[in-house]
Amino acid sequence: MIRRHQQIAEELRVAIAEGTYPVGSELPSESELALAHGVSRGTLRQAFGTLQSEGLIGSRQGARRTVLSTTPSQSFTELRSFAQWARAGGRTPGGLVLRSRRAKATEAQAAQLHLAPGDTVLHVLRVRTLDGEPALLERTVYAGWAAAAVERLPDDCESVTQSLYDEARVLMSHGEHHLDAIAAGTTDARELAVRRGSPLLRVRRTTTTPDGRPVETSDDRYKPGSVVFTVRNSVQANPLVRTTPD
Amino acid sequence: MIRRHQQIAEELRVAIAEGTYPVGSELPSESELALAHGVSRGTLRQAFGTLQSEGLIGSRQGARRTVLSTTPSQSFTELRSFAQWARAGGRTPGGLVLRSRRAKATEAQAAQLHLAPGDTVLHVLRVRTLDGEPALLERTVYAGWAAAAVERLPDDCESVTQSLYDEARVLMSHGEHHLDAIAAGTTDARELAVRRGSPLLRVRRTTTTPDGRPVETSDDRYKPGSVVFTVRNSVQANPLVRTTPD
DNA sequence: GAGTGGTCTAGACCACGGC
DNA sequence: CCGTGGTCTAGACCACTCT
Repeated sequence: MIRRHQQIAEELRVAIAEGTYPVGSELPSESELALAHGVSRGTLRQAFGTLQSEGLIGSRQGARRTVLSTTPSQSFTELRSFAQWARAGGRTPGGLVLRSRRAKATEAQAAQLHLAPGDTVLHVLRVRTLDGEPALLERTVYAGWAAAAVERLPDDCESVTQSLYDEARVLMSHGEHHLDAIAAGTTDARELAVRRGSPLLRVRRTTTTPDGRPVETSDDRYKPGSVVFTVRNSVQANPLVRTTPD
Repeated sequence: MIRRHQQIAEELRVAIAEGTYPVGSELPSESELALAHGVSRGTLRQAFGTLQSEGLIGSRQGARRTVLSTTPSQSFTELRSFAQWARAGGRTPGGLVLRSRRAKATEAQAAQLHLAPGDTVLHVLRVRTLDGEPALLERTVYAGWAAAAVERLPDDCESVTQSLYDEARVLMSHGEHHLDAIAAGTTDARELAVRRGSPLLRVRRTTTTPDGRPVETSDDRYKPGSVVFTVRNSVQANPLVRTTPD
């Protein structure tokens, strides 16, 4: 199905990227563009809303919208899995499971995954690579109901998110991420080829299905220089993307 | 002016926080709520859109919306300054300028701030505190046109963002943040009271006015344990908030 | 098949910016 | 003051979920 507002958003995205509307310049008014595209003002506002949430444009009541950034953007609003994100940036994602075992959920884990204490969970230690270089180490805990599907995946599975959807129709659509810095432990140092005690970016995240059921909770440690997290925010909206360093 | 959709969003936020709609439960349909609040479906969808961008609820075509989180949320979509954010969390923000000097912009700085190479910029080294404890060290470069206003601020100015607006009508409304981890240097270690080489969360950011003019670019280094960055994201939208550690 | 959210229309009025 | 974006309405059709 054709979504007019997505189509228009993409056209504007391209125009901004190509320099038709440079940073700081004003965009045509809603009415002008609505007329030009043969749609109602509502549909056009939907397209503008997308670009706004992507941080490409800003708006103030009474004045025309202005261009804030021309970054090519790809698919901003998407929650990208590591593999999807890597490929979008032209890099080759890889992964390898180092350890995988079932255990009983601790009280904290049960609370985070909405399980009963003592329920089964699956611990997975996985290293992720970019173009063959180790980039991050994941310590993931999957809820028991998803464990079987995860265990069926090959050890070098490239995209867990994708595979879990393809194989078991488990869609991970929402996430909460906590970012801070931490010193590399012994395991971190060995698997990421850094010195013990060197700085790592830690992301603790919980991912849920569209109806809010937690699938996994994870402690991911990123090697500096391999990945940079980028956040664009404004008074109106705040998307997050992962990027490679400049 | 009364914004119906904001009012309704707030009512729903409260209902979710109070447990009327627990995590994982379904919300009433758009038509039901529109009727109940005496508004059109469009207005109601606007309210739902706000909650969605706050990560509180999720939606799938064909099924009712579900509650993803009950976190009280405060003002998610706002881009909060350090001081505003700290106060919202019930903590006392502080700040102290350690060094301030004018210089000529390097080529990189000129590009980032949209200045001509050789234009004047203002370098400021500032330590920020939470409840009196050093939490981060800021190395900020202000564009020349904003320098005079910044220099007029007291050394212990609590909120630079607020003061710049009050004093010079400079509104910092958009920002781009790059997050990674870095080892503490000599200055970092001294001012943040950590060991040299210990991990810090680095945020490199550029802030602009609503029309896209860059005001400042900064290298901020956060002491671990003082601040955690939290990102909620979904297929639909991605807000960012800073939080204190759990 | 009934109900739901996603899209779209063609109007209207208001608050704000800038001339 | 006019043009702009922000809000709101009352309809309509479609894609999808669930039973």
